[in-house]
This record gives sequence, structure tokens and C-alpha cells, in this order.
Amino acid sequence: MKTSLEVLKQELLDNNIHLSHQRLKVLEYLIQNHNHPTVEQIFTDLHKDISTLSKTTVYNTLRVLEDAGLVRVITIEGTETRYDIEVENHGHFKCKSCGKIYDFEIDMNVLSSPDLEKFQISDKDVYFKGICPRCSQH
Amino acid sequence: MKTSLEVLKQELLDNNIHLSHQRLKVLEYLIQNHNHPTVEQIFTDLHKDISTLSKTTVYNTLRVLEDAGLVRVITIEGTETRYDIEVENHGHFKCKSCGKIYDFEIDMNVLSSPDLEKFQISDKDVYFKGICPRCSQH
DNA sequence: GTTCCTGCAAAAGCTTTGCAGAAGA
DNA sequence: TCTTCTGCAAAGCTTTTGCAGGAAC
Repeated sequence: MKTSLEVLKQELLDNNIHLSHQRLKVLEYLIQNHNHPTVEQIFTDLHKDISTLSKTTVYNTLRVLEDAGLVRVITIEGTETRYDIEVENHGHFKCKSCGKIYDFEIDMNVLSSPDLEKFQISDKDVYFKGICPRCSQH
Repeated sequence: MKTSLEVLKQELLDNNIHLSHQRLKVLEYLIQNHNHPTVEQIFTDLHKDISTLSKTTVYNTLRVLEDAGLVRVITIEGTETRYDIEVENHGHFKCKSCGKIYDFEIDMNVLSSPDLEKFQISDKDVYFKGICPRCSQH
């Protein structure tokens, strides 16, 4: 999936979603920040530019983008929901020490199970936890 | 990993964890109910037997068991945290229609990525979402 | 003009924390 | 006895909801 702003804008229009200023800013933010931001991070950063922005709008927008299949929700830890522009074939690694989340490439197609023969699978998520190289040096 | 109560009790002792009545009940419950219960479900069901049980104790106990590596935390959806006795080599499928979570067998060993060469991996979780057979019939 | 979107305030969950009394070793 | 555990109440967070005003088409 392409992640350029133009392509995503077209996808929003295809889904009958208005291209409001706030929504475009959130989308732009996610394209430029592939660090799996929380709602808090998105809100705080965008609030610097758009002083009237409310957190509710960030929540609303993220849900709209999620429903349209443009962003992926990452709930690797229960307390914090994180968001990511949809990219195929990658998993998430969370460092238990520093808390940072890393992407890694992985072939989701090898993931199958005879148990799921009759299931319609629409999303595949792979989450690893452990210690990242930077933390294991210390 | 064996999931018999005796084996798990020994593991608790090995971890210097007191075998209180409440803790044993929670553990027993998880062994008998492999349906990924939420805190609410565990509390409600156990409350019938132990009328003095508090939700705080359920939270405390689950954290203790989690730290000891006896239970796995499932955060397939942000709003609800679910718990499971630790069993190797299985993933979780959540039905988007009925919300039920299914286990499925999967070989975690095929899951690797050159990106993670220098990472210490301690947990591997695989979450699928989609529609289960029962819901796709309707 | 109608529909959809924004953002404030309030509410609703879920989870954690502080602490006094109880239980266990 | 001394440490650990329990459970009540309160607080803390994140997320959702209701609604009035505003923007988009």
C-alpha cells in the first residue's frame, strides 16, 4: 500500500470522508511519524500548529481512518493504544526495557493454521516483546 | 508447559509467592476456563464462591501471575485486557462480529526476521481478526 | 439548506494506589 | 513476630458520548 498523502486523500474521498483540515493534519502526521504515536503524542504535537484542536477530534479522526482501513491500531500493551499508517507485512517489537516499538519485516503468508480453515481472516498482527539491542548493551 | 494445578503451585513457590486462597482460586479458574476471561469475568464468577473477594485482589493476583510468567496477557483490543494460562505455540483469533476469541495452533518458530538479529525475543504473540465460521453462516 | 464535522464538558470504563486490618510463615 | 496479602475507597487514565455551534458541499 502506498503511503503518499495524495493516494490516501483519494482513499478518503472514495470512502465518502470529508477532507477536513484536522483530518488531513492527522493523516500527514502519521505519514511523517512512523513511530507508532499515542493519541496523546499526536494531539500534543498537532496542537502546536492548530491551537483549537481538541483531543476528541483526534479520537474521532483516528476511528474514521481506522474504519477506512488506512491506519492500523496497535494494542501491544493494554494501557496505551498506538496508531500506525497501514503497511503490509510487518510486525511490531516492543522493548520491555525502554518501551520503544520497532517495526520488522515479516512474511505474513507463512502464518497459517489448519485450525482456521473455515475462518475469514482480515487482519494479521504479530507482536514480539523482549530487549532491544540498545538496551541489552547497558 | 504443563498446566496442572500442582505444577503451577510449585512454580509459585519457586517464585516466592504465597499460596493464598484467593490466588489459588484465580489460578484454578484460569486452568478450568480457557476462554480468555477479562478481569470482570474472573471477578464475577469467583465472587459467587468467595463473597469477600475484591476486584483489587484479582488485579493484584493477575499481575503476580503475569510477572511469574504463568499467565499471558492478551490485548487484542485496547479496551479489554484478557488473561490466559501460558501455553506455547498458539495464536489468538478474534471474531469481529461476535467478539469471541479462538485459540489456534501455530508454529512460532517459523516466525523470524533478519531485522531482529540483535534483539532478545522473550514473547511472541500472533493475533488474527476476521469472521468466525459460526458468524459467517448468518 | 442540509449534512457532516469540531470541540467543549461531562460521563464512563478500566486500572492503579494508599492504607488499615487480616492472614500466612 | 514480621512480612506479605486483602479489600475498601479514592484517584488516575484513557476513551466515549451528548450536544451546540461551525464548516463543507
